[in-house]
Amino acid sequence: MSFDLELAPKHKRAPGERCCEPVVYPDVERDQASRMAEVAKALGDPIRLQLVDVLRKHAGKVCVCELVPLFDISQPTLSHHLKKLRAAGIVDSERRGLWAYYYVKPEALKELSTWLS
Amino acid sequence: MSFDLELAPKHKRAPGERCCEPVVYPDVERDQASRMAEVAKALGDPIRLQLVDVLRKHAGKVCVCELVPLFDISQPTLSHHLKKLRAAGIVDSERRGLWAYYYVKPEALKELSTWLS
DNA sequence: TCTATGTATTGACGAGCATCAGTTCAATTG
DNA sequence: CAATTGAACTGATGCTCGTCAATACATAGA
Repeated sequence: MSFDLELAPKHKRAPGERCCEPVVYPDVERDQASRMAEVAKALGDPIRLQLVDVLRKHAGKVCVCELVPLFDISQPTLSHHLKKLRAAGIVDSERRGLWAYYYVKPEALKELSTWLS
Repeated sequence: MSFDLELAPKHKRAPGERCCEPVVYPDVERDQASRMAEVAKALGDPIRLQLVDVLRKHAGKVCVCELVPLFDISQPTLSHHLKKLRAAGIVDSERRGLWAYYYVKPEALKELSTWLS
């Protein structure tokens, strides 16, 4: 397949000359990139991504013990994944007695989503 | 802060009864989740995320040697990151003589972007 | 062909990750 | 209080990651 890719011609630099000077810079600042990368990293596991998918659509309806049988992992492992998602600021939880209800925080995915589109 | 979170009440199960049956399932299928997680994982590093940001906006304008000074990493490390992005199907490259031009593949981020929004 | 230069690969190292078995903690129920 | 149950924590293991120094490869220019 072919793309509309104009290649800027380069020429070999003269001996001793500095290597190509950067001509462009990222529009995304370092700390913004770090924030978005942190979210992306947390979503970079199939189980966590599906967890977010479930929690986004069924917030408040599922407790952890209902999530466990959806995946072929142990309960401590699931708990570990939920902890990672919470550390990335994607989900939060509310406890009611013995049960813990997780939900996706509003705005949590917004920055990354906006940048992606 | 408070959310509009309706909690489905749970009750302790009778002794010997099966633990909570799952009531919901992910809408995202396993292989779709794997594909998106792979893309998200590749974006889960600040340098790679900024690389994608630059390449998306300046495709064909930059060679690898111009990307190196943008980040505090060595040239082999940058090459390694570009390889990861290519393995995830996010970027591809074209070679012209000594220089390699990378670009973000169209549609590469679409699935994840759509799911996120 | 020989040298210089842009890019990719290799090998190695420390750090972090996903996972589980075992355990702990908290809260409900009898 | 004692037993039970949902959820989180601990420690350990094998794997992957990000990084660099060193090297290899490919091409341009003399």
